[in-house]
Order: sequence, then structure tokens, then C-alpha cells
Amino acid sequence: MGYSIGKAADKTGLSAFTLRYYEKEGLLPFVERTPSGTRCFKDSDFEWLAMIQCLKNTGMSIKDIREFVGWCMEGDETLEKRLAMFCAQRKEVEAKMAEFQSYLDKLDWKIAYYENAIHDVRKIKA
Amino acid sequence: MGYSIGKAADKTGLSAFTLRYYEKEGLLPFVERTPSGTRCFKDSDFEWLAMIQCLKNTGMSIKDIREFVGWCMEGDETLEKRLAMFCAQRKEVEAKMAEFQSYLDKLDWKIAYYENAIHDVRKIKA
DNA sequence: CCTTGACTTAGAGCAAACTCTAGGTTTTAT
DNA sequence: ATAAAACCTAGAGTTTGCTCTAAGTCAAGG
Repeated sequence: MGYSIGKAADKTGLSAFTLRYYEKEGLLPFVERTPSGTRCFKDSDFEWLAMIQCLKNTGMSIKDIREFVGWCMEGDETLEKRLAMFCAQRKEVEAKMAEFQSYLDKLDWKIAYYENAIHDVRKIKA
Repeated sequence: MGYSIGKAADKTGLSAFTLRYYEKEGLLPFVERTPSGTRCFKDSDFEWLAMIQCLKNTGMSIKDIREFVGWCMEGDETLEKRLAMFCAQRKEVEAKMAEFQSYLDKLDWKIAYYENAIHDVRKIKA
């Protein structure tokens, strides 16, 4: 059997619109159809979708994800390319986490500053 | 004196177009002008810009940053609101970092998988 | 059998955040 | 003094990633 697009939407948190859009953009060449044309998501498709969401949410564009998916469809000749892509993406994520850590520090500094400021204003008002 | 928009662009890494856009959107009400109308960025403005970049790069919309900047212009009555905003943003950043950590793990798993796969393909071909 | 709801497509619409152009003014460097 | 470069505004255009509409088909429950 498998999942209709609505069920797949529920399962992934993406909208049915988005899933259709992803397919149109070449991100889901593995999703099959019933004889009448309805999309039929298999269990293994959700692992693909999780990978796609990982890449998208770490900043990869639809275009680059499409290229990666294309490589996967081509077979073993593209293993090195795919490994290189994952390594590059890993680097991106590490850089982003470092950046976010610095922003977290900045926010903590501001929070402490504001807590003090509020405290001082109260003292003056009292 | 101060910095022209071009110098400010160099200093911040944002384009002059972007800086004008930010001003138009109400993000930079503190930037002054020379008598002839040229923008003149002061040293303190770059601290504002760093804060704006922090908020933007951690996912805050232009609209919400404008609201925050507006509060700052209003004075001490908005201290609590601003503190609450920083705390909320801190939470966002923490959540994002956790999410990114899980993506990093996923990528590491894939990288190990691909390294093995490539190794195995070589063995078979040899 | 029939209604209701979910599915299909193509293509239009939308929001965000820039990014650039045109036409004009000012600053800077020679 | 003048030419080149940088500035100004208003507004148009671009990109990305959805998000929805219209018109029609299909499938499941009563």
C-alpha cells in the first residue's frame, strides 16, 4: 500500500503542497504512483525525506539537493561526489554552530545587561 | 566625520544596497546624515548593526527587528519587553543548536557510511 | 449509486529579503 | 576646474521557497 500525500504530509510535517513542489523540483524521483496516478509514499521514502530535510534545514538550496538526489539515482560512480558533498555540508553545519554559539554569548551578555538595567531602574524609582 | 555608506558596507560585510534597505525598513533610525544628506555611520552604529545581524542571522524577521529597534528608541519603559525578546531569541538559538547537533550526527553517520561504501566498492573492483 | 472528501495538474500568487536601475547631486582627486 | 567616483531617492525587478486556486478525477463510506 503506502501513504497518500496527505498521510505523508502528516508524517513529515511538510504540507502536501510542499511535497508536490519538491517532486516537481526533482527532489523525489523515487516516489511511486498507483495505477490511477495517486502518489504512494513507501516507508523508505521517509528516510529520503528526512535526509532532504536535514540538507534543507542546514541551508542547502533546492537546486543543490536536486543535484545530490540525481547523483544518488545514478549509482556507485557518484559515491565520491556524494561523500564530498556530505563533508562540505558537515563543515557548513560546524561553522553555523560556531556562529550560533557566538550569538548565544552575545544574547547572554545582553540578557545580563538588561537584568541589571531593570534592577537599577527599579532602585531609582523606589 | 564617520563612515560613508560604502565604508560602512566594507566594515559590516553588508552591501550598501542592504544598508539603505535596512534604513528604509526602520532598522537604522540612529544613523545620522551630513548637512548635504549623505549618511554618516558613527562607531556606535556598528554595535547596533552587529546586534541587528545577530538577530537576523538567528532567524528574526526584519519586521520583528524593527519592532525591537523601536522599543530601544522609546526608552526605559520598554526594558522588560526587550529582555523578554532577548530571552525568547536565546531559546530559539538553543533549539536551533540542538537541531543542528542532530543534523551533524546524521551527516557523520552518512559520511562513515559512504567511506565504507567507497572502500567496499574499491575492494570489489580490485 | 451517490456524495463527500482527497487526490491530480498547471499555473498563478505571495512574502521576504534583498538587489538593482535611472536620473540626479555631491564629494574627491587630479 | 573638472572628471570620475560615490552618494542620494523612488521604485522596479529578482530569487527562493513555498502556497494556493481552478478545474477536473478518483476513492471510500453510507
